[in-house]
Parts: sequence; C-alpha cells; structure tokens
Amino acid sequence: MTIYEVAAKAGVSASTVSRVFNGVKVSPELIPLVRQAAQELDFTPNQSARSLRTRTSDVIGLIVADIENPFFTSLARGVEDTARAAGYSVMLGNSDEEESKEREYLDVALSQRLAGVIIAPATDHSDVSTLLAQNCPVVAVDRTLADADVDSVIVNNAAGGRAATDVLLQQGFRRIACVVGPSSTQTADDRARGWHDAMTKFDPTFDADAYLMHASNHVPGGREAFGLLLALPEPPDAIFVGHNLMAIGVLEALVETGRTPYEFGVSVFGDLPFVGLVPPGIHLISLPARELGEMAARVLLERIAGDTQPPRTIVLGTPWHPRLIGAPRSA
Amino acid sequence: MTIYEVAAKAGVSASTVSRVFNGVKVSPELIPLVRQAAQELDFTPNQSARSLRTRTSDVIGLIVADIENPFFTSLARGVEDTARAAGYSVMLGNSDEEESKEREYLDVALSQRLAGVIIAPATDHSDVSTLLAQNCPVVAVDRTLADADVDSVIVNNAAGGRAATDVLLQQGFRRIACVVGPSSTQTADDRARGWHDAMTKFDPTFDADAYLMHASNHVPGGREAFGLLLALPEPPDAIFVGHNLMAIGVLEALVETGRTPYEFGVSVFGDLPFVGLVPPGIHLISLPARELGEMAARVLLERIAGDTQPPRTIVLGTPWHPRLIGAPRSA
DNA sequence: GTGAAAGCGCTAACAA
DNA sequence: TTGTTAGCGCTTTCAC
Repeated sequence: MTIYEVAAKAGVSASTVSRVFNGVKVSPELIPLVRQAAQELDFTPNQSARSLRTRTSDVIGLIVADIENPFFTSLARGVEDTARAAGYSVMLGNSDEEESKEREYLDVALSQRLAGVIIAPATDHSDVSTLLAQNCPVVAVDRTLADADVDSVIVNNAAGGRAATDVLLQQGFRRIACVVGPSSTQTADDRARGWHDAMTKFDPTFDADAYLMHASNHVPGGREAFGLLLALPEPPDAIFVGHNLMAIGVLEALVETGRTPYEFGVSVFGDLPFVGLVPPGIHLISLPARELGEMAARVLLERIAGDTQPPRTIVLGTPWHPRLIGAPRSA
Repeated sequence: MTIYEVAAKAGVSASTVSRVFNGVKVSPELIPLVRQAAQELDFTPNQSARSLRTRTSDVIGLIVADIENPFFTSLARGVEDTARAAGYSVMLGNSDEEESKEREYLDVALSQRLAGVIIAPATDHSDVSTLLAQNCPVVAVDRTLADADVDSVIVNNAAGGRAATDVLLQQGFRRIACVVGPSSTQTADDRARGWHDAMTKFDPTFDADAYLMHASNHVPGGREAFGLLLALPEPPDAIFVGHNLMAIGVLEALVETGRTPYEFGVSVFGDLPFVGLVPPGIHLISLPARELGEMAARVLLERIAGDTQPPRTIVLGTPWHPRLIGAPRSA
C-alpha cells in the first residue's frame, strides 16, 4: 500500500494524498475522498520513507540505567506520557549501568536518526558527541554529563542528603552512618556530601570517614553495607540510605536483627515502592521521578522543535520535605 | 555522511561499502579500507533508508499493560535482553490496560514497519489483524488473543489458582476468599476458576460466590477488596490473591487490622517485589515473568526469521510450587 | 569481485 | 490549489 495507490483510487496525485496526511492545505472536498480511499486500502504511511525524505522522525530514545528500578519506571512513564501526548513514541534502552551497553543504544539512536534522546547516563563522561554532531538533541536526566553541553534535569542530591541527615539529628541520633552507591558516581557522591556537611556542621569532631559506606545500587548492596556497619567497633545509631533499592536491603537486615527504625534511625533519599509494608518510623524524602521524566521530555521536545537557547540545568524537587512513615517516635 | 562519501574516500563504489557493512563477500583487502574511511567520516548507516529499501527493520515493539508493575518490567527485561542479543532494539509502549492507547501503539508499529510485535493484550479481542495483514509477526504474552491466530506465551493461571488455594487448605483454612482482577479478563477469570475448583472439590457445599471478589489491578484494589471481605457476615479465614499489586494492598490492610498471615491465611499468585519486607507466613507462587519475555522474544525472532509453522501456545511455569515466606506456622 | 543504475515510498520545489 | 519531478540513502539486480 503506497501513497500512489491511494492517489489512483481517489483520483488525485500522490502529493495531494501526502498533503492530506500532513495537514497541508487542500481543497476541502478532496479530503474525504482521500481518507476514504486510504481507509479502503488499509493504507498506513511508511515512516521509513518519510524519515528518509524529511530527515526527521517521531521517535525519541530513552536510555535508563535499570528498568527494574521503580525510580526509572516512573521516570520512563513520565517521559512516555509526555512524548505520546506530543505525538512521539519512545524507544527504550537499558544500559544496566554499563557504558558498553549504553554505547550500543546511543549507536542505535544514531542509526535510527531518532528525533532526540533522553539519557540517564551510566557515567558522567558518557559520550553523546556523535549524536550532537548529527543535530540529535540530548537531554541528561537524573545525572549530568560532564563532557557535553546539553540540558540536564536533575535533583539537588546534596540538599537531599543534608535534609535526610538533619531529620535524624533532630530525632536525637548522633552516630549517623551513610550508605550510598558506588563512589565517584555523581549522585552517590553528592548525597554523601550532603550527609557529611550536615554531620560535621552539627559536630565538627564527627569521624565521617568511618561511617560512610559505598555499595552497589541493589537490595543486597544495602544489606551488606548494614552488616558491615553493625560490625564496627562503635556501630552507628542511625543510618541515611541514599538509594531506594539499597534501603530495602538495609530495612530487611534491620528487621532481621530485631531492631526498629524508632530505636535505630533510618532515613532514605528516594521512594520506597509499596511503602505500606515498610516498617514504620523511617523518614523518607520522595524523589519526583515521574516529574523528572516529564520535564526531560518537555525540554527535549522544545529542542526538537528548534529551541536554541543555551543548555540549561533544571533542578527539581528542592526544598526537600522528609516524611515520617507511621506514627511519631513517642507513640 | 552517506555511503557515497565513504565510497569516495575509500576509492570504491557505494555497493562495495554497502557490502562491507552487510557482511557480503568482498575482497579482503578492501574491508579495512572501507572501515577506515567510514571511521574517519563518522559514518553511521541510515536505517530509514535501509528499511525503506529492504522492507525490514531491526526494531521490535513491546506493548505492555502497566510498565510500573514489576511483573511487566521483568518481562520487558527478558524481551529486551533477548532481542538485544540478536541485534534488535525494542520500542516500548504502555497501554495502561486501555484499548485506545493499545491501538495507538499498534498503529505506530505498523507505520514504523517494525520487524515484529510482542503484546500483552489489554483485552482478549484486541485487534492485531492490521499487523498480520502486513506480515508483521505478533506474539501474545501473558494473555491470549481470541480473534487472532498468533503465537502465545502464557502461564497456566487456573492451575496457579488451584495450587495457591490448595496450600491454604492444607494449612487448615476453610473459608478461603479469592481476590482477582476485573471479571471477564482472562487471567483473572482463570485464576478464580482454579480457586473455585479447588474449593468445591474440597467442599462441594462451599458458597464460592460469596467469597469471590473482583477488583482493579492495583494496590488500592486489593485493599478495598480485603475490607469488603472482612465486612461479610461470615468473613473468610484466608485469602487467595491473584495479582501482585493487589496482594500488597491486601497485606497492608491485613497488617493494619493487626492480623498475621499465620492466623489469616494468605496466598499469592505472582511475585511480591522486595519480598524481604513482606510479613512472614504468606504463600507465594512465583510467576516466571522474565522467562515469559525471553520466550516471547525467542518465538518472535523465529517468526521474523521466517518460521511458518502453525501458531503455538507455549505454557510456562507449571507445575506450580508454592513457597512459604518466613518460618512455618508452628514457629 | 566490483560498479552502474534503478527504485523502495515519501515530500518539497517548482510549474501549471 | 494541484500535479510533475527529483531525490532522500540505501540495497540489489545486472553487466562487466
């Protein structure tokens, strides 16, 4: 089924059919004719041909680090809904935090000549220059890109770490440990820095190094980190966890040792999926995952539409408001 | 950057460049020449042109009902990994259980001339005939398609319902309620049927109708259903929940009423995300979500490769083995 | 084994 | 306003 067969059936030229399908002005009486013919022939425009000719496409790429993490699913949902509303589809790639997989997806985006790409970069020096060189706009989300001059949509991680630590200090906890993702990843370092600032501001003699743990961004990572912390000569009396999945691991381990978050303080930067089953007493700072996705998509769509202002960094979510799950401590 | 510029730089014809990039036989000495030239020019083959010419594409579509449900994320992960290993990319669509959104994504798949589509249908009469008419293979996953003659990769839901009910009967529970998704959806009905069979086989006088609840496939749905069941003149002493998210809602409500799964039996068909925080005593039947995705992708890839055997229905996961979370009842 | 040439289905000048 | 025509970048006969 091509535009020519539709044209023949409708008794017009191919250009007229093309015009009808692209909303270009055409005598009103021809429109139903063409639509009718297209309908009867089950005609669907061939996007490959269209893309080839126009050098555009209505597909955007989304590359996330872990599609099984609810944070990224919500983010993806935000991107998808926003893109869909604007007539774009989403190609999803999962980098698994691996640069090589990420590279593969960037190459796919390039060869598909996607309209644009939203990426939660696996590293802060991920290379998107090939895309930029082809005028394929890129927006970084959740993390920034050090080597590329692109828009970023992020949250203030340091402030989050600080807020999550402060709420534990207010509760009277004093030896507050910190568990975040692998060191030298941006979000992990920033969150740890926030914690560090809050602790040393409160108590300049606090031996921060002893209570900072880096672990892998998964449930077992949190579990292990918790074990190591408890084994310390002077174990912490509370913990700030900078990642949702690790928090699950920490909480599992905490519950197993018979402790509760009322005795052993817990604050988390990130949302806990299905929070209803989480032991009460923890302090949560919600990350606007969906909004990050929506905003990233909105910025990308503007770029696709031709926006040429200098790249911006958009920070969402601050100021942070910790939320207590369950009843206050006294209860 | 086109194939012609690469050809010029390498001192060969465009056809030779094309051959090199497609692994067609060429004098060995030309290959490095061409690759070198391509490299220097940052050449990336234009897939739109390729698709237009060859009428193929290396992108497959995946349409799921709820990307925020861990079941579908695992499934998506299975699809993605399998597809990627075979050199295919995945376009993801979220139907939100809505036929209209599903239709949109099917149309996108059609106009993009995707290589194939894996769909977890929103309804059992979702219409994929347009795709089939264009020789775009379709594989149904998790649910079957009544009106289309396509491959399906599913689980035995009735057997799952039966197994989940039997384990509660063995524990001594007798008034076992059933909560599943909206009635007249296939998976919900099948799971309920399994429960019904198990109950009436055990006790032919059991008043099944009174204890069957349909709710929406979300956390609040499970919560509400649980409330209604408790309000019954003769409340159940146990519950079989046929959906992972609803199970979360049921468990939240259960915990709030101060009950435990040891006194009030709970069995679930489906995986509970981050199961470590779930109250002990529940019986779980794991769904092979990832494997469903992998198998669906494998079947689809075979179809894309030209497999023409009659459509098959592949059933995964049976026999079911309920798993107890936490210690046995006596403990 | 390699190149020249045609054409996949569409859009965009340009001409009428 | 509508049609004619050329060409987007690639693959693939068909000659050589």
